[in-house]
Amino acid sequence: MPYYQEHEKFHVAVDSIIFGYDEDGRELKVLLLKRNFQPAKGEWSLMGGFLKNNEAIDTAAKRILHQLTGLSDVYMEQLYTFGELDREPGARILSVAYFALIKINASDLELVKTHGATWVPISSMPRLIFDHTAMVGRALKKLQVRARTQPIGFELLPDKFTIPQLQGLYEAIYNKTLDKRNFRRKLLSMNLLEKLEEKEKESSRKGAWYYRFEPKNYEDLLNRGFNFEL
Amino acid sequence: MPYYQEHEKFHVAVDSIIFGYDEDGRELKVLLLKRNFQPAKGEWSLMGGFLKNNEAIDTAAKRILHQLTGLSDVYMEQLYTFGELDREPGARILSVAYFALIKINASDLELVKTHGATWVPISSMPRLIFDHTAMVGRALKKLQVRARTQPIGFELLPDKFTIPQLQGLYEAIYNKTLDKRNFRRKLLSMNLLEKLEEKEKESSRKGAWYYRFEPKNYEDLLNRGFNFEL
DNA sequence: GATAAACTGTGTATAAATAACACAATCTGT
DNA sequence: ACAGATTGTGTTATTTATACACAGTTTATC
Repeated sequence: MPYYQEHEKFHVAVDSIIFGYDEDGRELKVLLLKRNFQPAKGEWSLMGGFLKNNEAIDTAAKRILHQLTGLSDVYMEQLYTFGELDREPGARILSVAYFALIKINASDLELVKTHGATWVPISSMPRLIFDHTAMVGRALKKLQVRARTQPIGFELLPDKFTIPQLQGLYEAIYNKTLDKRNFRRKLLSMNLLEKLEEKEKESSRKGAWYYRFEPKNYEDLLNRGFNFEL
Repeated sequence: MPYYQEHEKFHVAVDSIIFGYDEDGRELKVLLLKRNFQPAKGEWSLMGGFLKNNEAIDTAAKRILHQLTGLSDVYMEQLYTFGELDREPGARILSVAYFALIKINASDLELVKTHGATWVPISSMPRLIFDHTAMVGRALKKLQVRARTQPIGFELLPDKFTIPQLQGLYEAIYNKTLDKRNFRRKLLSMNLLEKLEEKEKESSRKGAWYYRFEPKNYEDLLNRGFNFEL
């Protein structure tokens, strides 16, 4: 018998904190769903599922996200593994939490609705089951750290976006207002954005220029020792 | 049958990257052990063990650390959960990795030796089994981030230490030399240290004043919105 | 057709943090 | 007494962060 067989085995869930940004409401949102099974049926929870024997944990996280949103190729990062004895009543289940950043409009909104899922502003989250509230709190903190030091904000916006939109996103993530002159200067000084010859005219009379993030520029800069910071 | 019973279960290991600082050699070290069982018998690995049914993951990590070092009340933090399919040959085992910071001299060196464990400088690590090398790499990165923004360096030094010692530690963590005037000024400006009326005379003729970290000061400052940074 | 309203976009001055740098002080072993 | 090794101190220049006010553009409205 192999050396490890004598030890106990565990159910392993994968739960995802799925962040999206609502450009109109300028709000950071989380995708939550109402559980349609016991325990805690009818209560709000994160999207989750169980790890399978033939898949890596990352793979499981992607599978579960795809089930709910129809999306692949999404920014996802492992957050933390929750393993308290009493985290789920009446069962010993470990949960590996991931957080994901998606563009709300790119997701399959019908599919989302089918699962009974809803985009909820983080500022007005309902109570969540088990330790899911703690998971969201931890995810938000990590998102704040990541947003400051890596160009991941773009994952939450459409491919072309305006600088006021990007600033609104950062304000939502940090939950504080930023000076637009300083924000713009610092951002543009990094040479990560390409200005397009097109204006966004929905949200202002004057219109704001569209920009596009250039991953290639970012790679080049990284190789030269550049450190992103916003 | 409960809803989760239909899903597969997994062996869950807990592996720890145990950092220590060698004041004499001014080196950051990791505690490694030679496996005395299959697979990979005789090769170097991290300290690890299996999660038990009746314990939280954090508890398991502490238990395993205690087994090897005799220490409790140690700075430990969950690092990452490794769950690739092929991370361990011929077995599907998840590993929740932790990293720990300990004062080498406070540990039970006999106990460590009994387990066949050795303190190895991170600059000259041997090849480790499985994905343990990747674990150490990730732990080192996290340690560098933590050391910059939280006063955890003190976890690696005796209760009383000199400023040159502390600087040596930071130089070992960041793997670069620091300016002693700037280091000292910034450090002391935080008001986290209490100067003792005693000098360390081993490493210099002149002798260096001992200091002590004051956790209470740190708490107070935190409450006033203070941000540690070194 | 003037103007009010709402948002975009720009420049400058001040304060704070960081980085660079050189020499005197102390002690002990020879 | 002096050589050697390490601790300890101050100033200046550079960079980065913060604070702040007004003009430009368009359209709906009177």
